[in-house]
Amino acid sequence: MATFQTLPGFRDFYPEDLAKRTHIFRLWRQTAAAFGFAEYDTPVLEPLDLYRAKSGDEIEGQLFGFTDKGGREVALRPEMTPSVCRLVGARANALKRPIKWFSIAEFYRYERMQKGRGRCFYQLNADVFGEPGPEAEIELIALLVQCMRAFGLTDKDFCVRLSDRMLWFQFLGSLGLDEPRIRSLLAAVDKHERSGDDAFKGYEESFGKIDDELKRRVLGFLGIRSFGALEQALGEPGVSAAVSGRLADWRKLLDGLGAMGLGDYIQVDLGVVRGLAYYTGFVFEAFDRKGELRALAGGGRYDDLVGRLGGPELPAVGFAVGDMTFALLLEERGLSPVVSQAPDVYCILGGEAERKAAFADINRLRAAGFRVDYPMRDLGFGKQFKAAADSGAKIALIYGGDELAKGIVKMRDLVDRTERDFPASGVEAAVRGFFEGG
RNA sequence: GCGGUCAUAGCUCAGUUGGUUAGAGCACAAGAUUGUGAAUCUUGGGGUCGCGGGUUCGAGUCCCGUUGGCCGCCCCA
Repeated sequence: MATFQTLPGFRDFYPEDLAKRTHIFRLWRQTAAAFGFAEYDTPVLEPLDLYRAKSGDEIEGQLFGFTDKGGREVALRPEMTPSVCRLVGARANALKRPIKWFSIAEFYRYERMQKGRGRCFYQLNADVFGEPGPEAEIELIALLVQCMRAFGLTDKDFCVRLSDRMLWFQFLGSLGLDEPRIRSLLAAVDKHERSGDDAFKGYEESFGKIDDELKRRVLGFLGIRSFGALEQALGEPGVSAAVSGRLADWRKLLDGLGAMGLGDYIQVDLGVVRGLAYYTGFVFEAFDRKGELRALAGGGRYDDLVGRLGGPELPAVGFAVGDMTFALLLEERGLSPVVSQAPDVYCILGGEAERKAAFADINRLRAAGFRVDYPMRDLGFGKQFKAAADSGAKIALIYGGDELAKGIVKMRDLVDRTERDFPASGVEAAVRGFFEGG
């Protein structure tokens, strides 16, 4: 039996699994649409260079890549951002701005499996192009929060940690550091939550032992957990006035999110910088409040990327939510959907003649949109009633010899177990009446 | 790429110091049941015990290897 298995890290979706996935996607879609985002899609297979251009050569080891029959180096998409940048870049001058787009797609990464991570997974990606101000971040963070609230998750379950790569850059720049040092320190900040002070090893290997005063300033900055503390830190001596100008954007962003009633979901946290070097401004990550799972979602501003991938200069912000960790959180909080695949109507058939009589009704009811099922083989009535009850149908239509002779169909309410007769010609109306009448 | 741990029916698991033909519950199916549902009873299908090799008269059990799952490290777009 188990001769062929799925490849490591890949998943089969049995109907009950797919039902859950579909439910998640449906709510995400509805929510994105409610925010005015338009859905797009792109090829699963892309030129390998698309990812090299964005992420460098090291990325190749993490990709499902191969050479196709035409000698082209290709890869299964590991993320959506480069693809959507291509789409937007190619028509940047024709698209009305702001460009608000989303997709729900499957991605592939050649990585070791872990809790909440496999080699294939789905993501909701949402991006706003063409809006340089924090208004775009407001829109996206609000969408992100709503994509989780739509399932019943609250600010007790998750929060969005908000930080700012631009501010980090300006802050470290004002301390007199050059760009290579800044990038190395940001990598250390990213690691610090997991590794503690070991996070500075990489920096010290490249640039020598870190100055105690610098380390103190960096640790102080990454420990900032509120806007008040941020304002205070930027008021300290040695921080240039230009840096504090950035505070106006912060104020606008936090005020906007507060006005949307989302303040309780937002956690200022300068310890978040995200590993990705291409982020140029605000960055944010969604986490479960208990801190038991890996990140639920991540995003940020990447104003240079469309241009770097060959398009025009175009400011952009985006985020992605993966399905695996999200499904784990829903499961943990008992919010995983129980999706009914039950029919509305189950037909009980006496025999050959009754089956034929029922078929006309069955087909008519199905055409009208009712979910109708019936036994494929002739079974005793006892078995059929059991099957009807097991199916989860609300009503059974009984086509027996007696009914056929009298020109009627019996409708049994499978919940309260009452029965009523209807003329055979009035079945559709009777069923409609049952479901529409409540 | 590295480490820990596990692998017996669709699922959850039992299987004694190595000993005859590998079991149970649930699930599935047939019947008791030719007109009324969650019960009961009977019966059945399902396993190369993850795979390969070794030790042994004999391996689900012991040893080695390998594949895969889970958990963690590196990484995390």
